[in-house]
Amino acid sequence: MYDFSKIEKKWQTYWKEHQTFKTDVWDFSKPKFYVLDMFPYPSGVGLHAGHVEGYTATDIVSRMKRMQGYNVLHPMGYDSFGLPAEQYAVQTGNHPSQFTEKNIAYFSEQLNTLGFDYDWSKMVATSDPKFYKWTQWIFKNLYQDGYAKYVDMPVNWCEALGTVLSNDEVVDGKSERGGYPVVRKNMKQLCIDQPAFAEKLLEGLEEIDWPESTKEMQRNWIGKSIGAHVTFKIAGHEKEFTVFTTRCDTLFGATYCVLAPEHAYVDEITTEEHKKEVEAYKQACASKSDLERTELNKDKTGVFTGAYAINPVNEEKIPIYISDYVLASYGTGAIMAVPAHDDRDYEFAKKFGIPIIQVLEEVTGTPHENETKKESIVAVVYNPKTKKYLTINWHEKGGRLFIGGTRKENEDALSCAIREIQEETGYKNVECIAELPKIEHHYYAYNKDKYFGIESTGFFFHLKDEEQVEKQLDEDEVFDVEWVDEKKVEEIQDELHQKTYQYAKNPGAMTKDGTHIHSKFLNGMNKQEAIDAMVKWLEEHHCGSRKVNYKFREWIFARQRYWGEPVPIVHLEDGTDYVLEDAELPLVLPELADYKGHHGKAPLENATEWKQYTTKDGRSGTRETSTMPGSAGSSWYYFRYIDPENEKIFCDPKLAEHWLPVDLYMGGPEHAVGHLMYSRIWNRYLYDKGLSPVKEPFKKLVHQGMILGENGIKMGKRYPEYAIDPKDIAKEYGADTLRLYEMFMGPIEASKPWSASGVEGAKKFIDRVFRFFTNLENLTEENDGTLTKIYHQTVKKVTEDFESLGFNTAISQMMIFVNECYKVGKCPKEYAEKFIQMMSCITPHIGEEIWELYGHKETIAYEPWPVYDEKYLVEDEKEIAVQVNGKVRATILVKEEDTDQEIEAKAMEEANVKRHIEGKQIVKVIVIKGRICNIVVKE
RNA sequence: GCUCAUAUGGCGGAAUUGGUAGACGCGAUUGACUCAAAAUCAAUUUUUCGAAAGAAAGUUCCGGUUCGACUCCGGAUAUGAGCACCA
Repeated sequence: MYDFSKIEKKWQTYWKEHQTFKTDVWDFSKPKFYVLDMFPYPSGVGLHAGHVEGYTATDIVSRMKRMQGYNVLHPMGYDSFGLPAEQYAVQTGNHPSQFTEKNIAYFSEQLNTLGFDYDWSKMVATSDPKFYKWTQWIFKNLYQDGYAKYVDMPVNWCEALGTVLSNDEVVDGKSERGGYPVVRKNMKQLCIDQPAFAEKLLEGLEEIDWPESTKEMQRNWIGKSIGAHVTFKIAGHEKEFTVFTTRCDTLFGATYCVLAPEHAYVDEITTEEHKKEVEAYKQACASKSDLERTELNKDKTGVFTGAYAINPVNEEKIPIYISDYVLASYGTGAIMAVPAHDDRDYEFAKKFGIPIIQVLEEVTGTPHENETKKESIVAVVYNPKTKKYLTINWHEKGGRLFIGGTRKENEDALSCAIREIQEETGYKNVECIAELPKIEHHYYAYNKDKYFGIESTGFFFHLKDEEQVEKQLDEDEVFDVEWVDEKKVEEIQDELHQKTYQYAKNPGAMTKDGTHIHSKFLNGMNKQEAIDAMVKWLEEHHCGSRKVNYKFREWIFARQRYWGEPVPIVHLEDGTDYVLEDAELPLVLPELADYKGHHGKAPLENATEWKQYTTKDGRSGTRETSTMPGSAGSSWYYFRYIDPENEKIFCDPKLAEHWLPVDLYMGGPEHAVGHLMYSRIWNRYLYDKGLSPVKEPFKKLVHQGMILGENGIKMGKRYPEYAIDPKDIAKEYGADTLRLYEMFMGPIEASKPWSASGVEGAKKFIDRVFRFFTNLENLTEENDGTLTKIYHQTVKKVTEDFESLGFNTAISQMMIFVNECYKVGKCPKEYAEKFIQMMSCITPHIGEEIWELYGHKETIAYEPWPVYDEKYLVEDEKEIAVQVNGKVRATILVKEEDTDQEIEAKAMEEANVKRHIEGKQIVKVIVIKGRICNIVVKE
């Protein structure tokens, strides 16, 4: 046992007094390494177990890199704007900075008790005017370059509160607080133009070492889709409207159009007799929250406007509806609907009785050049009473099939199907439930020795009654009529019949690829050919073009809050906007008597004097009273750590050039699209402007997983009784134990449950290390070589695992080394010192303590990192497995220089191997050098 | 619904390019030390059969590729995360 509280305090004081971890950013003589943690919001609760995990991981890497001779920058700071401080201010009337400063001090104190190697001289806090001056400065540039602007956007507007609400502040179309009605309304919002960066952000993802899942999430969020714009004329109107579609190839199947209820043309095109209905529907939609509009999407709603659009490819008049399944905010807020090939349109068309025209049919079988064309049917007949399907069994002559047949001249498909059912099975009373999508089918008929290419129409029938008439069969039609259950139906081999059955079971749109039909110049083409051909046609006829669309929308960049960066914009009386000059920054938050925003208005509206502004040339106006969102400061803070005191620029370009990008960025996966997207946008903007040296700010990103309660349940507000407070653990077991335990729990990215006995185990290991390595009698001056191999293995494994953040396996290797030391009973001092050095990355306090005990006067933090020598790792004799038919039967020792034949011979010697090959024929023997010997035998 | 990730002993988790599944830790069992307990040290610990040698099964389930599959391929199930009428 050792007195961790004394030791830990001692070394924390030492590091502070000696400024051990202060980084000279201007020292370019060594290679740089920039390790960054996502900075925390300084909450009054302090650190949680998840913080400790991420921070320890980066701490270990930064310590190793420092020992490897890098100039390491490992800073820490605070994302200190936020709601708790504001609430405190509202309640107490005190300025939120008091509260914030107190929490920062508390948080920093906690971080220090865990022994992290932060360079506190680089600390930043986003709520510090010295910092937010530059947040405002970058924003100002975004604004002047047109990337930040006021945009008309639909928002949740609450008249009673006089404010805009976010989606989660709206419940059932009413405001969460007060229950006042909320409507969707277009309003001017301060936004950052994210879509302008979409393409660059997508490209940037290719070059960075991030978790694939996070990149994928960002791609989905950006939501690029390649399609086309198609312009429709409106019958009897001058106006045209444009739709966005990814499937312009299906234009011949467009049987109606839909505008979003908020679409600008709705009022204009609605005919007199539909006005009332349309107005009512618009009202209903406006009062629905986004959530309701999407969550209740099972049932499509909408109303007809009375107007018709003209399909440009065939001049057909098709009705224009409005429906909330079309979003005003995506594409053009209008669509062409192709019910045959889109699930949503299909649903809508079914409900409103709109025609469904199939223009693409699935292809089965392989086409042949000399095939005979014909039209045919497949009828799936189901008896709801017995739950069985009607099939005919040709036995060995063709297996089981549904009813099929060829259409006669001038016979429509449905009549043909009914006739065939009667002729082949005798059943005469069937009810057609659905006509199924047509299928193009190619096959070879043995009995006729001919290739056929058919267009088959499927039908789904219910049997009404059992009444039968006499069958009318040709001579060669020899089969049994059988009613079978679902299981037997799935045994049907024929592709056409099986496909038809699938359509019958899952009615809906055909969204797969296929061959175009009923589409004039597209007929016979597949999906991609047809899209290309259609775009060409649209462009030639000036009614459409290729177009890329993004889900990515404007980033609303204003909040009705006090505790955020003031926006450096003034709204002048003449209606124009004025941006503050650089010299006027920072625009500091005024002290207020009352920090509450009344009637939902921004709290800064209370600053009557501060609000007033007069330009040098005497124009007066009022300041923007919204503040920036929380993610503003965090979008660029990693620049400021490099050069935190600079008063001329946000970061000296020479320093940025040297230190960026961040080499390792660690933080929770919850920021996968928020913060990590915003930071990339701001950096990309700065890069394009020549103010950032890199296209992407974070070269390598790792997410630490969540630490769950002992029962595997998420810690937090819902189950506070399971929460683990790192403070308590550090107090009871010491910071070194806490750090070691969290690193040993499992892979850093995985979510893993806390285990109290696991902490005990970590403590036990530290005690074991301490006991052995502080007993100087265990250390020998000379090295007899017993531990040489295991030592070099350990150095290799630990170095590689630290590099790849595999801390659990690195620790496991260190445990193996210590176990070995105990077994041997002594350890050469040179190995002991290097081992302690590796340990010191994880457990820095006992690392320094033992280092000092060994007679060193300086910190261990800058000692050169141990190196391993491959020559001690190669084994002259190695145990490999001998398998017989893939099952291990023995192990043998082989030498490096043994030939395959020698190994094989040695393997055959083994008694257990002999037993298993006895009396059997050896087919072959596989020898893989240094790995395995497999003998394949057969009876 | 869509996208992504994950699935290995009683538990947390190991396992290069496919090559002895279960490293390391926890827990459990046994032994040593002790008057005793704790701590410590040593040993055993995937399951089943067996005194042992050994055998059989085994990485969520089903199927495939291979001399050989936790690893690769196809399909299913479960859990977690994100998105959610994106035309």
